[in-house]
Amino acid sequence: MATIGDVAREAGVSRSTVSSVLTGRKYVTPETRARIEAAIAKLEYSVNTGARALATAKTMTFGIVVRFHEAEFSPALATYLVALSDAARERGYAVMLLTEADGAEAVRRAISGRQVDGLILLNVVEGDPRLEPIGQSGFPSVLVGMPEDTRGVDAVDLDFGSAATMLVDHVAAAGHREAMFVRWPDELYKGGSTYATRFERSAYRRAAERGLRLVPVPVPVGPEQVRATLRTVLQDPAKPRTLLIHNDAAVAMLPFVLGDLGLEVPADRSVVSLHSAELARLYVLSYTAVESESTAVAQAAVELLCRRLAAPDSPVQRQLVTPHLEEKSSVAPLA
Amino acid sequence: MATIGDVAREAGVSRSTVSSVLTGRKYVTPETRARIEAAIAKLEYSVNTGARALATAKTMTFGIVVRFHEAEFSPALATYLVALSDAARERGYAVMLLTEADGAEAVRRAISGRQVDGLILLNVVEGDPRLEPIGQSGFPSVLVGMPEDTRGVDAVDLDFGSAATMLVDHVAAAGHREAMFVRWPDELYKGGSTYATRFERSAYRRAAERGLRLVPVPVPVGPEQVRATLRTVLQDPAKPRTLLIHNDAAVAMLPFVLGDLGLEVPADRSVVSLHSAELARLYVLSYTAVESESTAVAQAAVELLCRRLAAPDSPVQRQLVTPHLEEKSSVAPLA
DNA sequence: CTGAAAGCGCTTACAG
DNA sequence: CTGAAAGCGCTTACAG
Repeated sequence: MATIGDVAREAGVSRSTVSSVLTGRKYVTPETRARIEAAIAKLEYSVNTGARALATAKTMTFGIVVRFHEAEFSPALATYLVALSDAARERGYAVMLLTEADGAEAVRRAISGRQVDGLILLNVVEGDPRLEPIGQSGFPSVLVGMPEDTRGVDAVDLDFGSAATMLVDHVAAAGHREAMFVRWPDELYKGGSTYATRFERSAYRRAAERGLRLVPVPVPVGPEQVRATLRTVLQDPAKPRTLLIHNDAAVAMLPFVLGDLGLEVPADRSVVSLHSAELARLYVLSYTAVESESTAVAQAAVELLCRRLAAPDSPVQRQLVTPHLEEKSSVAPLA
Repeated sequence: MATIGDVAREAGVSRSTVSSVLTGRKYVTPETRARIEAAIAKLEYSVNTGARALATAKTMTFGIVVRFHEAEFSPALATYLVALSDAARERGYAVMLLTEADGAEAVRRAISGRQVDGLILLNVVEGDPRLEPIGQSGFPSVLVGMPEDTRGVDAVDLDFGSAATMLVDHVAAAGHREAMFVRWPDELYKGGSTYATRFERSAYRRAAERGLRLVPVPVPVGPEQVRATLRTVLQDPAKPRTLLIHNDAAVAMLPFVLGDLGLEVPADRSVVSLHSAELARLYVLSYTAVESESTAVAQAAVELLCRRLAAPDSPVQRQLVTPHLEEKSSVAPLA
């Protein structure tokens, strides 16, 4: 492979001059620039990224820290990764995948190995152990997910609060006065302010404002449990016939259970939900839903990280991406 | 951050000696080694990966080339990525994500930028444009997916042939004499020998051997089309009541259509399928199936690539990972 | 067994 | 506007 020296020789200039046209940080006369560019083309030269990184102390690489095998139930993960990589490349950054089971360790190694200029932590939860080494080191990072205390690190997430508001509004506007709130298992709400809590709080607040009665239905983990729970509540005549769902597993299972029971949407039951676009595509779901905007979130994350790199001392950002409602007429108009 | 020079000074030795203990390629007396290790611990020194890469001309990084936004219907992609990253790390390699829309361009840039020692191409199909720049350069690579002509590049894939055989055997052993072969759209079989063709060929061959009549049902692309096609064939009394499925979209949709028609498995219809474990988990599918073994495939890919790096001139490998059948009693015994 | 020196391929002040 | 020199943090023959 040709080096900058080969190009310099070929063009009859010094290596510094070649470097000047490579980086574009210095004026070079059009003639010598042309000669250099011809040499580059002729030799098929391409800069050695590693050498440049060593000289500039910038790797132009971001690390994406994936949580311990979360792929288990996360059809959106691949979308996030691709979206992050695309957004990074657009800004001149490559992307490294860090999947170590011990997330905190992955972060520490990434920082000390100096392989990346910044870190993107995916799916951050309250009390996430990966925050520890980042907070300590002050390493440029961005969180995808919004814990109460971001430890002085920029963070971006879907605005779960307004997602809840939108769904409640949609149901209320159709004239419904009560709905089941099909939600995550109780444990998820214990760990402080997670996205689940934010969704829940807004849902109840808005429901109160709109005169909608919310009947909570916590759904346990596991396919059979999900199925059984849904079966039970859907057959209970005392339960509302409208479902407001914030639980991917429940949404995915719902069509099966409805099928089992011979129930139709929206004739027999009305359904609105918050779930990822990937889930909808995979399951061919046709419920009115708030999409989780993974691409927008990914782009915002990269943007925040670039901004942080450019201005290390700028104030910490907490950015919420506003979702939008996708209508699928799964709510019967009652008004 | 401490450098090797700091460590050397702290330990009272030369940088070469520190390097010797770092690389482990030279004997160092236990005493000086201990001193050096103490210095490393004290200074929290960690080798600068980039500098080492420049000196050794080895980046210890693999690039994973993802095809143009295949995430669209690929719940398995994330699993592959995580499995590849894990397998690579186990062997001392980091992993870079290359998602450029133009796959061939991504390959070219990765090679010329010297950011990676080897490339892993995901989801390779017949006539894949990414093969071109690899074949030309002879850059160490491995394909996940098995085109007829791998252009002299190592490749690994699920053994679709034996997958088909296993499914046919399973159905035939239960006494079935005919089955619908629910497959991909015809176009997919045109492009030469893809995984679909390999599956198909083996299915027919084995079916002939076992006296099973196979009725092909090509399923067009798109949720509505899939649904309509399944509806039609499931209602056609002339069609076999046994389904051998090799089409993720059809498998995913099947429970819905069966529900619509009030059909039960295995009472009314028998079903076997080839689909990814992720799909099964997402959809809570309960059909006897051959799993796509993404983790085993990922591990084999990394292994092949490492072997290639170690022995550049070793013979080209084509490795097929044998799948295994997961029983879910979705086939009614007729014998 | 340890160290001085050269080199990996770049960039960046600093002269001219 | 261009070039010579030093330096980024490592490793690796080569002496001793």
